[in-house]
Amino acid sequence: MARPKAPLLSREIIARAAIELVDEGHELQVVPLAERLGVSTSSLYHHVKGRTGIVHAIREVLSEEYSLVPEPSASWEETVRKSTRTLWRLYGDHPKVMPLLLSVVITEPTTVDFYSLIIDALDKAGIPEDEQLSTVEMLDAFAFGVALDALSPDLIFEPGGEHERLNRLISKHPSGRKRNELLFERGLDVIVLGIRERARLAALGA
Amino acid sequence: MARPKAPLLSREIIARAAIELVDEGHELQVVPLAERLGVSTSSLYHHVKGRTGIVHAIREVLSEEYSLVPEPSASWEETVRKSTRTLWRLYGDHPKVMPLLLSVVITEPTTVDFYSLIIDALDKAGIPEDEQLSTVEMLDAFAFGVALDALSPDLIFEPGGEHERLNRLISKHPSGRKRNELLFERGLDVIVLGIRERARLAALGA
DNA sequence: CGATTAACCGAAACAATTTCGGTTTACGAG
DNA sequence: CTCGTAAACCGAAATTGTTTCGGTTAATCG
Repeated sequence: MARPKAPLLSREIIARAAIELVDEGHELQVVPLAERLGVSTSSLYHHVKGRTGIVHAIREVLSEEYSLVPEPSASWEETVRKSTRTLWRLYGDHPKVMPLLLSVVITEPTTVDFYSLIIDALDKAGIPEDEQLSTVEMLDAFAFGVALDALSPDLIFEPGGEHERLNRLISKHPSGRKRNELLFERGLDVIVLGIRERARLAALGA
Repeated sequence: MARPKAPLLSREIIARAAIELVDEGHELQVVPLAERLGVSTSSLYHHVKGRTGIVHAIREVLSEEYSLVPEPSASWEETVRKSTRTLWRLYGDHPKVMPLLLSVVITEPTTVDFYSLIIDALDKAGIPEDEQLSTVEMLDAFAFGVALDALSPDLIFEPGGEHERLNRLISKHPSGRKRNELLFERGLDVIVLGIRERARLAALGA
């Protein structure tokens, strides 16, 4: 086959197919990816720099897809909630690709934008300056951790064993995507409460 | 070479060498691992089921290494802090192996013990029953996220650009292991405050 | 309209993991 | 004590996965 009328491939096309592949639970492998795209393996190498290059392309596509418009009129709490939720989505809509992303180094301008936005909100909330950055990082870590939770299988319900209370709770607990959402919302509630409380204590002069 | 007097290998020996290898920044590859152990590649296959098996062995070893003794006399806050810190250590002492662990399915009894312990503490704190499990999962997600933060490079300081306040903060912010510890401690403070506040609101009849 | 480059393919090279057959030795049953 | 069996290892070959290379055609640009 020769050069086609319209190109069959591009970084983005490759990345999207790769995300699809991984979301479906397969490994990220070059041969199956090429098959799915209906091209020969070696063709991919014209657009991305090997397997690693595919991962980079994935990151590019995902970063593009999630961005946040600052709303100056919003309360600090709204901003914190909204931006943390966006982070969680960014990480969590494709949990299976996250382990891949961990293997490439990041220099996302998006991340810096996010941080800046949240910092301003925390300042408005009354968090002392020297605690603001750590607090943002915490929100990030929380969102990331919650997203990864989606990869863990549900806890095993072991009737009659020890840990009666735990087992009872597990049996009434939702699972799957529902569990992950609940986890995020509850956690965010606690964290927002914590931030408000921290600000209150700081105002009292601690 | 024939069967040696004392075995040269075992699951644990292999796992520890693998952890060493990865901690040093190398990939987890079978040939270098065998070299480091002074055996031939194929010998590993007598003890572990391929590369994946090595990862399982790693998880076994790490799970063993971190366990928590319940102290009934401790306050709920002490228990929450201590157990979350242990989780963080479990995840974070070897951050480079975490991406590997993400690729294998987990059924850790240790995890269940942990959860049970924290659940009891949250109950003592006054957290409503139907929120306890999510709260524990949040602590877990937080610890996990913080541990993974150790893998991220430090944010880039971009002088003169936008985000003045953020840049100023970053320039005064510690980096490396110090940053990670600070992040954990600050985050834990906020979360504990949040839990206490949530309990207070619940007691008021929410 | 001719030279150059882009987009693709097939096949071969390379790299990593896994399997297999063979050798010796430890170990347990009788 | 000794014989049969299985454990622990090795080297080499097979398998699986990634990357490179040379060749073909078509689009594009001067």
